[in-house]
Amino acid sequence: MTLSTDSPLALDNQLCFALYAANRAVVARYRPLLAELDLTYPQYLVMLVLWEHWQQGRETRVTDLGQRLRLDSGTLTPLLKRLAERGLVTRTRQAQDERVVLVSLTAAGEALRQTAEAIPAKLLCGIDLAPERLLALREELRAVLQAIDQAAPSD
Amino acid sequence: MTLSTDSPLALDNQLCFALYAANRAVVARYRPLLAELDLTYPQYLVMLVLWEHWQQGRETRVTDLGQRLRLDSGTLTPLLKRLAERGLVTRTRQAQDERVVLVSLTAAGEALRQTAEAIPAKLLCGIDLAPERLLALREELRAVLQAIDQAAPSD
DNA sequence: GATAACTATATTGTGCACAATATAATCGCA
DNA sequence: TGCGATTATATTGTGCACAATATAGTTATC
Repeated sequence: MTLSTDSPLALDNQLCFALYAANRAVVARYRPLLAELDLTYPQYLVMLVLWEHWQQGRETRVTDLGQRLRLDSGTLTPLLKRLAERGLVTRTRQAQDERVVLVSLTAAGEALRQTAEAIPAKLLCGIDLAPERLLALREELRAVLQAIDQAAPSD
Repeated sequence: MTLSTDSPLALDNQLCFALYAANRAVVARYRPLLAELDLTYPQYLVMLVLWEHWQQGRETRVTDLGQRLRLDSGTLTPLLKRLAERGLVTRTRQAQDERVVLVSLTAAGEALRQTAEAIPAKLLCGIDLAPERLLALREELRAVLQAIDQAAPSD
């Protein structure tokens, strides 16, 4: 099996479409699990970062979220507002620098972590694949991401 | 390196977020290339399927597109209407079965294929990674997709 | 201490994804 | 033939992603 088949466009389809399709398939597997928490997948990712920071005793700036998740304010601002409406987070301007918005977990947001703990295991149960394959996939994904970042770090 | 770290949520983050982030990074690499064709990434995927069918001398049903790309009509209908507005495709009801919409390429849509041929090579140029790594990634992605389909074929 | 450059977030608009529902056409079968 | 079930597509509504732009706040330079 080589990288070039009869058509460059057919190849392209297989390689990059595989990434696109696999991502959507995994997100689709998460959906019913996250529905129990009333979270969307991007909201879940944001909560993961917040929980991580929270354990280290600190709130999170919107910029930190953006860098970690590679999302911009156009995505994060409305998402965070929805989380705030639901009472999972609070958004406050930093006193020293009013440009900075600090996102903190409410008690409800912190408590949701306990429920979320069960999700990764449930997800892996639904994917009948050896852990080695999943590790291999993760490593390849990291390599691609790194290669792209090196080619265009400022993207 | 194992699948379980200090926190199940941190693990989860690493594995599935890698898929999410890598996909968006690759799509971002496509964006400037596709901008030259005035296509979005999903539109490009649709065109790939249409070009493939067209070479085999046949038009494409919306259902075929949906099955191949794993997208539903809520995504495809407006996307195809935009492609039709741009004069790249035509949408016609099948005479024998008026429920079916057949998507055909116009001359312009067919001609765009020539320009698109250059894209896969340009994209790989921008990713400094050995072809073996890309092949490995593709295989892992296929394995995951297959594993998910087996667990829930009717998703 | 005015002001130009910069930074952080917000807003607006477009285009996916997808759930839920609607509509219309076709098929199965008594 | 009639009519319930099925199939194919369309519509509506919500929530990302992201480009482009705006705005407010901060820093640097003079």
